[in-house]
Amino acid sequence: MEKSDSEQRLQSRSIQPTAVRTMVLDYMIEQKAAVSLADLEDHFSRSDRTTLYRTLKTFLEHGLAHQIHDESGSAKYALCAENCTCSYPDDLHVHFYCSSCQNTFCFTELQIPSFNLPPKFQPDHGNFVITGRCANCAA
Amino acid sequence: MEKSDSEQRLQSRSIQPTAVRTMVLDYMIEQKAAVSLADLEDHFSRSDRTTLYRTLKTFLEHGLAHQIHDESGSAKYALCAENCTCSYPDDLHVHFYCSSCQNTFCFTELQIPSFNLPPKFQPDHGNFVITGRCANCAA
DNA sequence: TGACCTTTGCAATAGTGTTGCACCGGGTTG
DNA sequence: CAACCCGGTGCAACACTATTGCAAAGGTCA
Ligand SMILES: [Mn+2]
Ligand SMILES: [Mn+2]
Ligand SMILES: [Zn+2]
Ligand SMILES: [Zn+2]
Repeated sequence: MEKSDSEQRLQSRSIQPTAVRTMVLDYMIEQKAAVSLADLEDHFSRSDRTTLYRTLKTFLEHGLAHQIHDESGSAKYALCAENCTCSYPDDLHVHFYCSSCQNTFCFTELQIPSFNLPPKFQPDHGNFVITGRCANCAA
Repeated sequence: MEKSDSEQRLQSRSIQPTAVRTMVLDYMIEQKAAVSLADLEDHFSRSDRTTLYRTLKTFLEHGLAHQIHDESGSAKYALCAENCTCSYPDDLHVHFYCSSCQNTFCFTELQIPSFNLPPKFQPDHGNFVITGRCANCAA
């Protein structure tokens, strides 16, 4: 049997491609906006909340996805690019949170610049979110 | 009786200077790091949780403080500059969250640049946090 | 088959954010 | 003065998110 693209993508990050993980990855690939745990709960009602939670955690730990903290109160998750390590200042981009439709988007083209931090501050990664109205919700 | 600096600061933002509000503002002025609601609860144990919550909310609504969403899971609050409106791209700066001591700092000198957003996206404000180790916690 | 490890499901809990309502004190008005 | 109004505060309850412990299920391999 052939391995699906998503199975290979999981294995490339050293994640065992279980049924749940493959389904969640497939789902995230389809989405235009970052997903929340609640989104996964809604969409995979047959799977347990905890399993989905730990699936996302696994994705984070293996660098398959990154976490976004917007104003919605719940963390969002989006897939990383192939060789992404989510480290500052490379591999980090701006996000956009629409306060109207509550969607959060990755603007992967918009790399964040390298800021001139005070001495001795050691950056590791970052979270950059612009809030406003998305193209769909714009008045 | 003379009005204290903090009372004037409250009134300049059209906030009625009550005892709790003045105390909280004084406390925030002293802090080097942004404060959380839990911080206020710890420090003002005689005041009710809800009152402190609503105090912060009032500060936000009147532009006296801004809210920062870092990886700690709880929102942080820091005072705004005199004429700050917290609007993108002006009046927005970078923050630093130390994953070791859990403190979040305002780097008011580090203004964020104006990003070239896709068409029709209407920015309003933003949340910019770099995570790492602060000067105190650096190895 | 049986030991072993990983994944999943279920239950419970912690933590944060939020709201409704009642009370209180100060100021206003009749 | 009394009736009233109103913003601020306290208390309780609740919603939602995040997290953990433990046991059952499933897969791998000697
Ligand atoms: Mn992203
Ligand atoms: Mn700040
Ligand atoms: Zn929108
Ligand atoms: Zn630190």
